[in-house]
Amino acid sequence: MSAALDFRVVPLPHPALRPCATCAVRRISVCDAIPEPFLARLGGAATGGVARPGILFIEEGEPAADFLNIVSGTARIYKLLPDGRRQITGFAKGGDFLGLAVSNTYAFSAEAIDTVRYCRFSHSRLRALMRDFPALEERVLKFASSELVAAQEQMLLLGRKSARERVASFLLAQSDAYAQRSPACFVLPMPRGDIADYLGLTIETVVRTLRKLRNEGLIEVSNAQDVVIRDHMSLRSLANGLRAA
Amino acid sequence: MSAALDFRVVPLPHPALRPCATCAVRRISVCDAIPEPFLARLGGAATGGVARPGILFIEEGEPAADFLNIVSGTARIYKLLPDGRRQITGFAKGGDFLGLAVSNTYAFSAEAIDTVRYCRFSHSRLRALMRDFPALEERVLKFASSELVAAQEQMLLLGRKSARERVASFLLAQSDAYAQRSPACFVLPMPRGDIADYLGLTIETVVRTLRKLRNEGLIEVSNAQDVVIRDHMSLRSLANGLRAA
DNA sequence: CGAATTTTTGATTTATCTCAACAACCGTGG
DNA sequence: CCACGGTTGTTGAGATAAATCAAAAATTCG
Repeated sequence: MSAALDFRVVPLPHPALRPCATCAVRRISVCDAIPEPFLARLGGAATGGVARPGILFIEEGEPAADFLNIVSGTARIYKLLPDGRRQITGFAKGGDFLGLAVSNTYAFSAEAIDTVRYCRFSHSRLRALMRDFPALEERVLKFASSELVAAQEQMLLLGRKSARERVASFLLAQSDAYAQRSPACFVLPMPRGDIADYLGLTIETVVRTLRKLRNEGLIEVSNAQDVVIRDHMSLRSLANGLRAA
Repeated sequence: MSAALDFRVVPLPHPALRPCATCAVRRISVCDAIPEPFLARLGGAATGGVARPGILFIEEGEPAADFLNIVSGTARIYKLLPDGRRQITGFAKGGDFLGLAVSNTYAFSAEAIDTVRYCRFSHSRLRALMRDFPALEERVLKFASSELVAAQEQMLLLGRKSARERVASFLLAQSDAYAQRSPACFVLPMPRGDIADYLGLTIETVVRTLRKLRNEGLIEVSNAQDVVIRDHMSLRSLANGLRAA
């Protein structure tokens, strides 16, 4: 259903209105490989887009024509089984690069959780940029490598960790990604169903496990979004499968 | 324990004795990106090695100094939890490329299942080659992308498929990789414990599931290694989670 | 051949799922 | 502002797929 892809996905008027020079995520994204003087060319190769919450902006099985760079917001990256079972393979946020494929169709779907802003590069345009700026290809390879390492870690979690260990691992990863202060306190932008589908659990098990960790004083969860990590040490050893937690 | 790494891993005498020109996996590996006239340079950048069955030749956490290209044999790629739980993230075989890392330590271990022959490239040497032959970097990126797609598929398996669906998926993947004839018949080079740790199951569950598939006439398993797929259709729909199987 | 390992089978337990109900939250419109 | 319907989150009781425990059979290898 390509229709779903386009609905409420508003292309921004003109590249010039989104200058790469002032892009908030340029320095942490693959675009950092393009030297300042060539930013105009980079911007010219991209099309900006916005996906409102809930909107599917990449669909598994569709022709993979573009690479995407997330500018802001958070998206769920997932695969489905025919009967609707869903595995979320990751959450993409500002600075992330999407669309690496082997075949010429996307291997995953991407859906906006909150409002997602992105830049879209056609394969041919990005390939041309990579030819002219080898540092860009190197940067993309670095990104792919880190995704691969993260994927292996997630396979360990899905294949061998208990529900408690999975939730602890997830909270720590979120904390590392978002929390600045100590004690680490942060927001979960995704609903419980997303956490469950990311950790290979059910919603109920995620909720029960969070409650238990709260009762044990390892974390605080006032409302559904806000989390405070109270005992980082214990949570860490739990996440790593050390019994002494 | 670096000692374990070196034990029985015999470096081949001289690069000239392993000419890339006659390498059986050159055309299917990243090395295919290097034009014929430059094969001597490629060979000069590599060190050959052999790992006998059971030998650890990459260890998680050790400094990631080299990339490896598998020439022949099969290796288990895995991660461990402190208490010994193991997740095999993949099986590397001839033509595969190992060692992509973000940090400067390996994120996984690699152990020979049967005798594994490989070529070892230091990071600096391969980086120099990629600089001089952009097609090589492109090839490595392609490989990383396909690994990433495979990893996402495996996350779906580990997070959302039943034991039956996992075993069916595994058999089909093995069949696609090895079997030529129809009805597909092939050999499982790895023991049951490896299959279990790859699929996030126990040995007993793998065995019981194979028996059940055999009793239902979907496959034949005479001894522990040899498998024949009798009903490819049913196995495929089982693997994809379609209830009609 | 005999010890060690791997594979297979059976009996039982358990972590997690399923099902069911209720509570909290959210945006909408009266 | 508040009532409303729909979504998301939480809790409990019971079901179950897969794990664990135990032991026998088959295979490998010195």
